[in-house]
Amino acid sequence: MKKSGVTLVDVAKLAGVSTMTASRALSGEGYASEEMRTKVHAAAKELGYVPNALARMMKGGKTNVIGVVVNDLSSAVINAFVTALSEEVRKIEMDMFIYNSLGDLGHGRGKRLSQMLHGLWDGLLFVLPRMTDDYLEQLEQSASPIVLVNYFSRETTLPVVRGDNVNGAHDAVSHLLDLGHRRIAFVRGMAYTGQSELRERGYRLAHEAAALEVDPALVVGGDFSEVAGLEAGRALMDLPEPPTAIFAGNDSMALGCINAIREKGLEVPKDVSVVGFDDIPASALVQPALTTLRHPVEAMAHAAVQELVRRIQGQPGRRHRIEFPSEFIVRASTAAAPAPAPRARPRARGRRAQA
Amino acid sequence: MKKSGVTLVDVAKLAGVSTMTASRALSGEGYASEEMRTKVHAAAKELGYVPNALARMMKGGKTNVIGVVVNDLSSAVINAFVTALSEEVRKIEMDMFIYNSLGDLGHGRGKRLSQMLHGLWDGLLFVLPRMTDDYLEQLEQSASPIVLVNYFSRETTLPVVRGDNVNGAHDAVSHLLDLGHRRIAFVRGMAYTGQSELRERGYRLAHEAAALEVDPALVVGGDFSEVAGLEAGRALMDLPEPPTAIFAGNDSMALGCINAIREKGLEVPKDVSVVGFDDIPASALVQPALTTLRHPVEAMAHAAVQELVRRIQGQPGRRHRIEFPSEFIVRASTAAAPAPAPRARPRARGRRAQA
DNA sequence: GTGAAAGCGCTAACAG
DNA sequence: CTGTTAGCGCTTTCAC
Repeated sequence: MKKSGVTLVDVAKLAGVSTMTASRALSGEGYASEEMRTKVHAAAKELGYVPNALARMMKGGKTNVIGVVVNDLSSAVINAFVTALSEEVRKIEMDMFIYNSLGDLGHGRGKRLSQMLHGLWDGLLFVLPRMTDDYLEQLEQSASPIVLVNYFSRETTLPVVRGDNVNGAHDAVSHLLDLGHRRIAFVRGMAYTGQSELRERGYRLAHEAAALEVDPALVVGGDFSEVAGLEAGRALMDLPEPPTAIFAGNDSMALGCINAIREKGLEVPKDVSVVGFDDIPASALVQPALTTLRHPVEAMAHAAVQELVRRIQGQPGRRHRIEFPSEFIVRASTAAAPAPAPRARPRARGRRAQA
Repeated sequence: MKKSGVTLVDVAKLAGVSTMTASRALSGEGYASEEMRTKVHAAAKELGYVPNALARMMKGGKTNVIGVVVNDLSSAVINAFVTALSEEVRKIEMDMFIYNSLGDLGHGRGKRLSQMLHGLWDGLLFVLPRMTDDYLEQLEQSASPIVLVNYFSRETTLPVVRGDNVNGAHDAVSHLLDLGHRRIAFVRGMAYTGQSELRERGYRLAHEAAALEVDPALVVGGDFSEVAGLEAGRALMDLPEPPTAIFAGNDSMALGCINAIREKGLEVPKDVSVVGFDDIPASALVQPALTTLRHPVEAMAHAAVQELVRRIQGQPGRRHRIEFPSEFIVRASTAAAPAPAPRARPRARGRRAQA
């Protein structure tokens, strides 16, 4: 089943010229007399000719297409990166396809991905990828240009463009410490992207720098989702000595925490300060607006595309790992720590802080 | 510049067989002795051979790929559709690429899209597309299979799978009327997708069915964004006679309205009820959870893919237009209308003050 | 079972 | 300026 039936040969035949003339007339490259050009264009139009991109690509060896692989399009963060990448790619006049692997690379269908579609694109960008070790190894041995964006799981020889999570988290927690908070909770995300771990490291380093110990009860599990944040928040606020501030592994969980805090009849930031990570769109719109950290998405997208293009063109990569500092954005969800509770009954106060 | 350098010919040479044998051994199709098979596989592995999808596709005429075109990936609705489509496509063992046109089709780069990549996919799905008339016409004349998902702007000969907006809106507004609300506002979205208009029609029809008039002051503009909802909400609540219920053109604006209502020191749903449309993920999580309408996304994705596949296979389309009723989801943002204000004597009351 | 030839639709590269 | 030839990497014939 042909794509559209009509090929360049048909056009040429109708126009009464050679295929080559037709090709030249249509592509605009090379010499072609005005007469031929109009004749060919007329024929093409009449037949409804549409060039077959596949054939053109095959001939040239280059497709002028960059592929972007994600495994969860519903994530606001991934979305932001994909959109920024689209714009970068458009700037350099290339095309971009997004491929949603629907889950970890290396399992099921994703297993074959990098191979199956090989040849369709000049280079591949992986955004916040989750993959098996096997898969990574396969990628490392792949001949086609690849750049990983925000990959943290393990060391790799592939070029990586990533945001700095440790220092960002450090900044956020230091800010809370500066505001007088001493019981600062951390809500973990899922382990496998590696981001949660790095953010937790920053959280711990900030405590160390202030010569403070982290109460293990204040570090709780989560999975980066809003519901997980809600549950983690409830658990934290139910603690005998609840935290006065929560640093959530990401914004979604931070929003969940805010809801949990409200359920207890407490106010953000008066009673409890909350900080997120990622600066998803909702964070700026919510009440109170969320203090958070954001990766310089546009700059990172730019760097990733540049690096990829460099490799596509066979030039040596600029750098193996490009790291971007995250920007700390102070909004309305953080404030000075509340006056310390009258030692005797911290719980009582927490319960009915306001009617 | 070759994609990976090593081709089937190289593999065959190393294995000491013909390219054909190599092809058969690797693809698993056709006869090939065990011996050849292992030999070829060994050679392929040694060279790191990866088949060129482009060449394979070209030969077969079919690519086994479905393309999905969107113009704004950050939209939660589009996202939901794209994800559902991914899963549908995976079920039928095809691949799917997403192309983000970054704005209306028919302007700038988008202009060339349908042509440029022609041949790369067997069929094209347009999700919530916005396009110029020219572009639509071009699409209608295109030889390749196309299905539009949630396209409402104008009549078209292309197959369309879409959610029913009019009846959904009618249901929502009827519900509010049943709850005793008599001043129900509507917040419009952007005009160009056509959805806002249909939802407004449902809103008006519900009023007509109840023999009530719509106060023109209660129908305000918006653009489907949360900020627009906030502004519209403020404007509405500042009215001399503010509404007791707001039906927003979509969920994002509904969430904005809720914030606006809160700013005035009022409560949802006690003082004002709010209904959205689309059931974006945030709607279920927000406090109070939003009453809204949702398209049966999975069913629609299924229908769209089936219809497209049918056309790819050259079978006649099942139906030209497939419409799916939206589901009305009652959550916590709607309640009975507050007792009428002592002074205000709404004129709407005259007819048949609620059964 | 395996191989040789032909060709998918297009465009570099060279002739004319 | 225009036409002819060749070939991208693979697979579908059709012989052997």
